[in-house]
Parts: sequence; C-alpha cells; structure tokens
Amino acid sequence: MNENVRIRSYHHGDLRNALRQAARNILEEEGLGALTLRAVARKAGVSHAAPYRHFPNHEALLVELAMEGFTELREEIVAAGTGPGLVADRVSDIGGAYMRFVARRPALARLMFGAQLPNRDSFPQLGSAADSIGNEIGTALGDTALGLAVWAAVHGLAMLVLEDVIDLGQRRSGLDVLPSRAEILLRSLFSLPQK
Amino acid sequence: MNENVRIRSYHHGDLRNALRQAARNILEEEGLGALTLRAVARKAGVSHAAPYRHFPNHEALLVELAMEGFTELREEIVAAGTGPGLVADRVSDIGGAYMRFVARRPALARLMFGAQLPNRDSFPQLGSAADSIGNEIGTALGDTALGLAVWAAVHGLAMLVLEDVIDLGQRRSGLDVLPSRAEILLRSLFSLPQK
DNA sequence: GTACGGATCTTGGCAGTATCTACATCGGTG
DNA sequence: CACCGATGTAGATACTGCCAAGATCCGTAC
Repeated sequence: MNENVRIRSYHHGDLRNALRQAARNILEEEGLGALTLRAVARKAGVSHAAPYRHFPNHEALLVELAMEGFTELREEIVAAGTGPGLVADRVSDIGGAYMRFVARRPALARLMFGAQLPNRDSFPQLGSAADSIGNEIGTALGDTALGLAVWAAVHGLAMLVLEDVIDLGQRRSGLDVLPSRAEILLRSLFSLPQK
Repeated sequence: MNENVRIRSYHHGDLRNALRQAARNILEEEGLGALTLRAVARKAGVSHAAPYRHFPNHEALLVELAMEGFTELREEIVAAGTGPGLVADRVSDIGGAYMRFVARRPALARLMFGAQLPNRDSFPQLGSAADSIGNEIGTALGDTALGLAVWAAVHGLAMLVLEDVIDLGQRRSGLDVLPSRAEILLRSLFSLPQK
C-alpha cells in the first residue's frame, strides 16, 4: 500500500521495475554487450532465474528497453517539430533533436536500431513504435516523402558515427560534434543557407 | 604443389580459407547470430579449437569478413561512379549500387555496419577500409561534402530497411524494393527530376 | 635417409550465458 | 487460518569463447 517497497525479503515486491532500472544502468554504463539477464539479476540482487518471472526471455527485456527509447525519441522529435518557425527550420531542429538523442544515449540507440531485436512481424508493438517515429517526422514537416528523406539522412549520419564507420573530427568519439554536423548536413542537403 | 589440397588428413592443408568460406556460408544462410567459431569449425569439419590456429579470436574472424565486404562494396561504388554521365546521375547510380549491395548481402551489411566489430582505433585496417568507402563516393562525385551527404542519406535508408525499422511496401523484406526507393529518395533529396 | 623442431590439429576443461524444472516462500483470499 | 497461486531460488542442460596439454605431420638440417 505504500510506495516504499520492502527489500531484502524473499519476495522483492517490485522486481520488474528494479530489473528495468538495472538493465538501463548496465546499458548506459557498460554497453549493450554487458546487458545479460544474469548481470541484470545480479545488479537487482536476485537469483539468476528470477527475471524469468517477469520477462519470458532475454529478448523481451531488450524489447522493453527499446520501446522506452522509441517513446523518448518520439517525444523529443515532437517537441522539436512543433515550433512556430518555417518548415525549413524544423528540418534542422528535428535533425538536431535526433542527433542529440543518439549522442546522449548511444548504447540505447544501438539497441533500438541494431540487429538484437526481433522481427517487426513477431513483435508488432516494436514496429508500431518505430513507425510512430517516421509519422512524427512526416507530420511535423507536413510531407511524408520529405519526412522519410530527412529521417534517412539524419539516421544515416547518426549510425555512421555511432558505429564508428566515419570519424568526425578528433573529439572523444565523434558523438560530441554530431548535432552540429547534422545541421550542416541537413542545410547542405536541402539547400538552406548555413547559419 | 598442386591446387587440389588434400582433405581428411590430420592437417587440413588450407584451413584458413576453408574457415573463411564456411563463415561466409553461415553468415548468408543462417545470419550473424549463428556465426560462432564452433559452428564455423563444424562446417569446416575440424575440431572446435582448430580455428584458433588461424584467428586469434572470434572478433578477428568477423573483422576478416567485414574487410572483404568493404572491399567488395568499394569496388561496386567505383564501378557505379566512373560512368561518363553527369555528376547528378552518379548520385543515383552510386546510391543504387550501395542499396543493391545491402539487398544482396544483408547479413554481411549487418556485420560491417553493426556493433559487433571492434573500435576503429583498436583495428586500424577496419577504419581505413571504411574510410575508403567515403573517399570513393566523394571522389566519384567530385565533392567531399556532397559525398558525405549522399552517403549518409543512402546509408540511413539502407539501415532503416535492413534493421526492419521501416517497412517499404509489402514485399518479402523491404530489401527487394530498396534500390528503386533509393533512387526516388536521392532524386528527391537533390532536386533531380524523377525518371 | 633420418631425426628433429615447429606448425597444425585434437581432446579436455573452465567460465559464462540462456533457459528449463523442481522446490521454497510468501501474501492475499476463501 | 489454511491454502493456493505468484514470486523467488537452486540446480541442471546445452551452448559459447577461450586456454592448456598432447598428438600428428611436414619441411629442413645434418
């Protein structure tokens, strides 16, 4: 009945959320490769099989985290795309928001856009969450085709830097300069004047 | 002294190449997740530890395959970008070549552009191979900044479809229609008339 | 020709992982 | 207040990457 759930008893009381939080921490601090079910269980202080009472398998936990990521990304795109400016400016605003998300949560972005997740057919909720990203970009720009073009360009630059395929400058990881480079890229692509 | 190496003896004779071929087959037929060292060894008909005589670890085998992929992709980009046409047409030619590569070797593309490979700092050869992709696109188009923009747009569309984030039509996997969609995208992005 | 040394391959083992089954414990309900 | 389903634990299986020790073979020096 109270918010402060007991801990250290046989039954955890709020293990599902504890597991999600532990998983988020591991993902951010140690990366996607360290995100094993057993590591999550250890971090939550439960036995190695306890997570199976709340997630049918490893994949389901990854889906849960990815879904949160898509929700968060969608909100930031909406916030960036509802300004009163010209459509042309929203292109770079949305692109910047996308890049800032990837730069702030690189491991989560890897999970969301990598090959670790199940097929969109076998997990329709994931497909819908991903679709909503495209829809928000399209409606913010008032043009579905333009939205896809912007999404592809922004996503491509983000992935090339995130996966270390290209090296933007000598900064720590290239992620630091990603948002500003994104703006340059988009203004170049869509023939807008550079600021 | 002859090309037909003996097989079925204690020493294989050409195990390194046999392992690479087995790895390529597994990657294409069963996907990146099935590409374990032990599976490669089984397919090559040797014991589970034999691959360690030719590759220091699992990662090194992945790097080898990825390097081949980058070489192949670079060649196709060069071939598509050396035509006598206008620069504007080369944009869609190169984009189409990139998309056809991804559509033809989806699992290899996942490996090349995914998170399974080591850092470009810890494996400089990989970084160089990736750089050469960007360089070829840039020189074919005669403009480094334009090359990066085209690369990002094409790569982004390819990855969104490859990783099942967006769904291009109702075809088998979306990969089928990728090349034609790429052309539409690029002509839209760069304000070229649609064919 | 032959003994040897190094390269190659096998066997066996360790640690870590996902997943399953059987069992222990607890909390809410009849 | 007893019981029953939900939750957590312990243990086992089948994988994986990787390492160590031994077996085999090939080319080379003598």
